[in-house]
Amino acid sequence: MKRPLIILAGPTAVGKTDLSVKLAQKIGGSIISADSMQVYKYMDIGSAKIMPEEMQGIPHYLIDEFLPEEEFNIVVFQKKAKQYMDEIYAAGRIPILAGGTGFYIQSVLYDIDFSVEDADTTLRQQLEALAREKGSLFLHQRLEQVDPESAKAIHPNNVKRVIRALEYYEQNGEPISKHNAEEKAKESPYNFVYFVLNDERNHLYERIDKRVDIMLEKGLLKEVEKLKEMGYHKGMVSMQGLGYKEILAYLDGEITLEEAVYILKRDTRHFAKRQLTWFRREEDVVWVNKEQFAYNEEKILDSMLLELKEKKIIQ
RNA sequence: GGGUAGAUUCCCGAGUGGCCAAAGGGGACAGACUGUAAAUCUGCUGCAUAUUGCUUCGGUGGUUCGAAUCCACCUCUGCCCA
Repeated sequence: MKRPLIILAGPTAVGKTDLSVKLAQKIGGSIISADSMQVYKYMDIGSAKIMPEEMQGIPHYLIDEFLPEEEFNIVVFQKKAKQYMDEIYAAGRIPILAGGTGFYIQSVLYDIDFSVEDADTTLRQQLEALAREKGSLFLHQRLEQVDPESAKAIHPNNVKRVIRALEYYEQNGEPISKHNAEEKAKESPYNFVYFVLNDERNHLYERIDKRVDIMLEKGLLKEVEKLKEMGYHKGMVSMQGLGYKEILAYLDGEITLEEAVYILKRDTRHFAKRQLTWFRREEDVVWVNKEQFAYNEEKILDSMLLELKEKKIIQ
């Protein structure tokens, strides 16, 4: 008997947080955040983090658990998420994986195997240096020799992925394309429903623009200033988050505030589009289009509950 | 009122007789993604009955085998002088 898992995903600013709490209340769920930025402490406004008073007593995991200088990535996420899921099952509750990071969700949903390697990054750094010196094409050609299949699939300009493929080959002695194919064939070990909350594109974009303005009003500038004072800089993964890298660029005098806001809004829209592309490709997704429910939250929840009953996740 | 610079495809902007449906950038749209994923990367963008045809470069008319590019007039905009 597969264990139940509810996923609530969707593009940024669509309204996942609010809905996830309401859903959790109705079904006795606990929420695990599938978000690569809300895990970090001190990054509240820019990551649109849920605040304790908004949680309504629903247990939340993977929020505020790491420091901005700590390494958080999909492997850490997956490990933690699985651990928390066990706790949630043990407590007789249903886990709700809520967030916008599709890759993270996939890692749990299909229990993708990342465990083979250690976390040694010296090779990666060497490859990065090599890319700088000899160019991206050079690395791609090297990949072509050890893993032609990956070389065909990865564009030479996509240095990060070329490096990862090379790194994987070096560390495991087999092409990553082989590994990927195996993982792709996996079936989910969970009895799941994968909701993707969505809205009309223009409406979503308006919400994004508005949300950025609200972040600014709430003191995003001050938040980033404080992070800067604490010694956090653009070289850190956490500071590459939307809202942080742009404001940091402004504080560092690289661009004007006006430019920073423009770029932030635009890039957030771009991000939302990329998220949507991801979810479209994902199989077994239940799309929840807000406009089809006339933006009525009760109706949205009812239709979700119906879906959960059909899947026998709730009674 | 006089002079002067300009008006280019959704936007900015290059193009000054044929190789121009028109560089480049932005935006929009689409896609990839299996240890940085709020990251990284790719494609596409006048219309169509689509290896060809049609309509575009402020407007009208003209020169020419041929015009976004040259000429005339007109309209609008910026700047300077009154």
